[in-house]
Amino acid sequence: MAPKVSDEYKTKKKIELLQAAKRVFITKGYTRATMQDVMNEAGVSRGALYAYFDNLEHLYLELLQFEDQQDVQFFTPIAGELSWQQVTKWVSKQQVEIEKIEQTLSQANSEFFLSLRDQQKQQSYPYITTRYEKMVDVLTAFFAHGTATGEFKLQLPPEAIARYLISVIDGLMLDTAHLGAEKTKVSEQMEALLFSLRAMLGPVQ
Amino acid sequence: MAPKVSDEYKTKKKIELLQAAKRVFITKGYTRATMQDVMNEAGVSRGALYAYFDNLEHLYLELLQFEDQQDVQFFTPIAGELSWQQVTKWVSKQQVEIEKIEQTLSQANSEFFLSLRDQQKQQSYPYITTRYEKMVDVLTAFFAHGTATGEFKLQLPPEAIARYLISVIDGLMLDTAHLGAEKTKVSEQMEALLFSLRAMLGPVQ
DNA sequence: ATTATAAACGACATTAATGTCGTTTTTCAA
DNA sequence: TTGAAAAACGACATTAATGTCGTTTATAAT
Repeated sequence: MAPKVSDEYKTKKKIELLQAAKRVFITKGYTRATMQDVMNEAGVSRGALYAYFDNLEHLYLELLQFEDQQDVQFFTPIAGELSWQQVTKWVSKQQVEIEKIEQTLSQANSEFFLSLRDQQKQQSYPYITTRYEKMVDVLTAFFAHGTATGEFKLQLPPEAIARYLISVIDGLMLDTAHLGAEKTKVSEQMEALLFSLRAMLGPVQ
Repeated sequence: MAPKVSDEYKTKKKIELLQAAKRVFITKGYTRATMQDVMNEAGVSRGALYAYFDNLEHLYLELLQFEDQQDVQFFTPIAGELSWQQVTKWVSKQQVEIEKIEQTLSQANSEFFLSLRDQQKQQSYPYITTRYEKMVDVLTAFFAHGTATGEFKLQLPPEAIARYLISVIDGLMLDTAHLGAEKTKVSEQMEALLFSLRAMLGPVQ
């Protein structure tokens, strides 16, 4: 079914495996998923899977990076849209994401991050840190931009707001993963988040 | 070393095992810890440990409940202290807790909760849900009380603020577990949290 | 002292996953 | 069309943890 093959073929195959893995991680989370599960889901042999990925940890890391890559929908200022509106929209998007948490990788992500508790591992995967800092930077820049255009009157340093925003979303994600979206009252909390952001950003309307 | 023994003895022993388990969970987290680890740490045989706990999940649940029990330091209005001051104090306490996350069970807690992803398990451990709801109730009551005494002018429903507060703390905990307290700038974020709370609670000073 | 009880012990069978490696199969290039 | 390269296969040895259970040992009551 496949030897001495183009790079293109290998890329295709890899993506195929990553997608199977994604399905596995969505249904089982990170901790309970195994290489065996991925083999079964992808309908591929042990040897084949190991030819592409050394172990589950590496596999997950690649999946994470692959998925992030797809999410090019980053926080870039959009011409002709008010910054505050953009914030609102983003918050709604997060809400949707959280509400269908069972169909996303969010939970597996948290499990994966938590599993890297050793400093050793943290350092061997700089991407993890980078990922967070990139998000901070993007949000910071966005808030700074909004200030420059006179749309925001920040009450706190922009990076503080950025980090805080990330924490709130992550926390709501975590709690919702435990307890379900009804118990944590996601939409109510999103209101509270918007209220906070309004106070911090001081949107001039 | 111990047969036909008083209830008191058994309680002591159990607590001893729980404390050994606690040390294990603090250093290894929940997912990577094993019954074997606990046996080693407690210096006790397989049979002994299993006589007290069926499996790691039950063991953790008991530990969780035991620890919560110790935490009687709950959010009860203190006479002669301003409510807003009490909020401030509590936030500081959380900050300390988060900053020394490597010496606490916080991370293991998150791992444990995430591991209960099945609805089945969620239901068989009602304590998990209760625990969250209890915290919500306590905070809600506190905010309501502060309103009654005229110290707060709430801008949002008290339960919304309560849940939101919990999310922020949990999120910061999670991110700090991944990245360390320096990277997430815990103290800066605590400032941001206090800012938000001030806006939501409208403390009359 | 003696003895019934049950706490603690630790060997064992079981299960499940891992990573490796020799073999088979397929493809591409000559 | 043939053969070298390597993709895919799957059996296997290894490792590690689990929960059980027959045995040993300490305790407390008589």
